[in-house]
Amino acid sequence: MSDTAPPTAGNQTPAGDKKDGESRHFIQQLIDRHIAEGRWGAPGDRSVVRTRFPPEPNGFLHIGHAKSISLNHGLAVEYGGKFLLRFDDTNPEAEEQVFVDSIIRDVEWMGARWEGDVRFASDYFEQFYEWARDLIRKGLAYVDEQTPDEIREMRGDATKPGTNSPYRDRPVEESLDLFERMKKGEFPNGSKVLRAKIDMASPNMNLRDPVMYRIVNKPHHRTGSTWHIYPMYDWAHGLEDSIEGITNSICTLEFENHRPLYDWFIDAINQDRDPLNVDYRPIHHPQQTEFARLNPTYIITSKRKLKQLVEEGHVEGWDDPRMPTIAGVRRRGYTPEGIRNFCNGIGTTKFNASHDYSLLENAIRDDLNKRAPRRLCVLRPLKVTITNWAEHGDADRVEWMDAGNNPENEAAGTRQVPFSGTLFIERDDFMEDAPRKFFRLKPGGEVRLRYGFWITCHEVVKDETGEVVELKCTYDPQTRGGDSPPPDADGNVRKVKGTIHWVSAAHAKAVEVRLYDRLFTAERPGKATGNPIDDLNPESLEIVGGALIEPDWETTEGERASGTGAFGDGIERFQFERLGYFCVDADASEASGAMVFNRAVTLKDSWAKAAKKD
RNA sequence: GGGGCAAUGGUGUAAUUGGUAGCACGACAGAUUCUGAUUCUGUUAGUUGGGGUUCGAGUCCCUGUUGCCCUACCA
Repeated sequence: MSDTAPPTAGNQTPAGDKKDGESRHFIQQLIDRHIAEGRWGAPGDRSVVRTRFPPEPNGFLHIGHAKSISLNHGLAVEYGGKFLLRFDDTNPEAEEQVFVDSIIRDVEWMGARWEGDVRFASDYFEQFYEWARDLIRKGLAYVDEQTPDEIREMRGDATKPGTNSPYRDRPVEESLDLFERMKKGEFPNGSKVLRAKIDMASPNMNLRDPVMYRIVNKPHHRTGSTWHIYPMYDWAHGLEDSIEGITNSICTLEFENHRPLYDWFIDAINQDRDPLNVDYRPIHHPQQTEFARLNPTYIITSKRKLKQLVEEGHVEGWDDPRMPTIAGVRRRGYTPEGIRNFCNGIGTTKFNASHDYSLLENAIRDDLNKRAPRRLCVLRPLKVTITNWAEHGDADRVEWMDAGNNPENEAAGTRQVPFSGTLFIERDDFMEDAPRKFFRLKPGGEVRLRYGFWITCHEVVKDETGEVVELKCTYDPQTRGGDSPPPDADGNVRKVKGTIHWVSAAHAKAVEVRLYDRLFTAERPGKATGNPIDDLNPESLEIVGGALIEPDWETTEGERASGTGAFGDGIERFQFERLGYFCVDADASEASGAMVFNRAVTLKDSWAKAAKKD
């Protein structure tokens, strides 16, 4: 199985919060019980556990699917069982090969490794068909010739029981014949269906003679035009699970009402079957269990609405870094490990919870803090001239400063960044009329340049519009590397409150930085007006064209060897110090051809928070 | 109106199955810090209402309340 997943998946919580080790969520407890009872094999054999991720290839995977993948895959890993990837491709009207490809890529990226080949429900169509005929012969299914409207009408509603179809008790031979001709394509779409004969008065609407097959005269992306009938979800899903030997068929809460049907179909197939009869043995009966889907704030996961975002141009595509799709968060710079930690952290329950988006951001920060190499990058450059640079050596000299690659990982070592007489600092790090608690650069003030020298601002140069265009500063050669200068004659050590980032003007490279923020400003996009578009964040993307990064920013082999910057998906991610976490985007800047970096998430900023309060 | 499911600090989640309601995130306060980051310490705040059983109830019983799901030839 996977070598990227944690050894024990599931509801991992940081150590120390449990009385006796790890607590187990309700699905783990259920599986534990079944294993003890020997429901799936020899009592105590944990390796019998088999789970699956069963996407329909009709769209892109989103962050909600990550929860399902991580649950199913995690369970298989934990028990030493198997995890399968299977496409539930039973509807040729919605499904396409491109989605198959993108989903495979996304599941792989999430770190889930499946057993054997990718499976397809469509590979089992022949078997489904045989079992359907079996049900007809047992008098448990029939071909109905009512129109869709009539069927709906006859189904009744929650208060009124339905009424039986006039075709319900037609002879078995007649249904068998019609069913075969439906399969061959003799009838138009919608003219006939195969229905299970259950109970038109059931309080559970799913049991009111559910449709098993409908006629769809349309080629399927994998089976071509072999079939003119296609199985419905309820009929197909349990059979897919059964064929694959799935023990735990895990799905979301809205399928709770479908479980009786899931069980009914398998029981119906098994009716009259005998374990001793090699030609007519009962089929495997998996356990369906429902859990609450992931439900983060500030995002939407409705396929229809995501599609609308793309088609109306509110984002640039399915992999726009603001999209909650797996492709989107990948491009945003999120890590599969961070996403997995988030999924495990929120637990597995049947409670319809709401998950703070900031929890996901924290999980990403947490992962990236440990693993991302540090770099210096100035988003909005403000020129700083060191006026006394020539007084302490050659005016054109460059001093190479040691900079730490990752304070969280000593082994990541240091790199050298060039320091010279002309620098750029962040415009936001200078204020002419600074509030008292502003620790950065101000007129007459002194500040530390990270890994560099301490500088003091003596003069503010403005252009004709009054905008600050340059700062004239002096540096203290005794603060090389950022260290405090030696004590003065009275033994007092000079201190500086702030440390800011910078680049050397002659060395820095121009890059484009895309600052992404949440796509929506509302916790529940569309809640107020019904339309999420109304809650779009107008500032979800800010493109910074003239950013400057230190010259040798690429991740080095040395760093990778230490574990810092070693990302399994090959995406280069960094912490731009004091700014946030960024990743390299495949795009190059349209304007300049420069490298593009995407901001995954900012650093926590207690200064911004305090400033907002005032 | 019928059926199914659920409910523990602001949020999410535990509680050895009847025995001290704990953890994480957040918020707040402080310490450390060459990133206003990280790290560390402390504070904060909870069993959906009402009855009952019990020496003892988040847990069992009764009864309300609230939320989600269900009337596609989608999944």
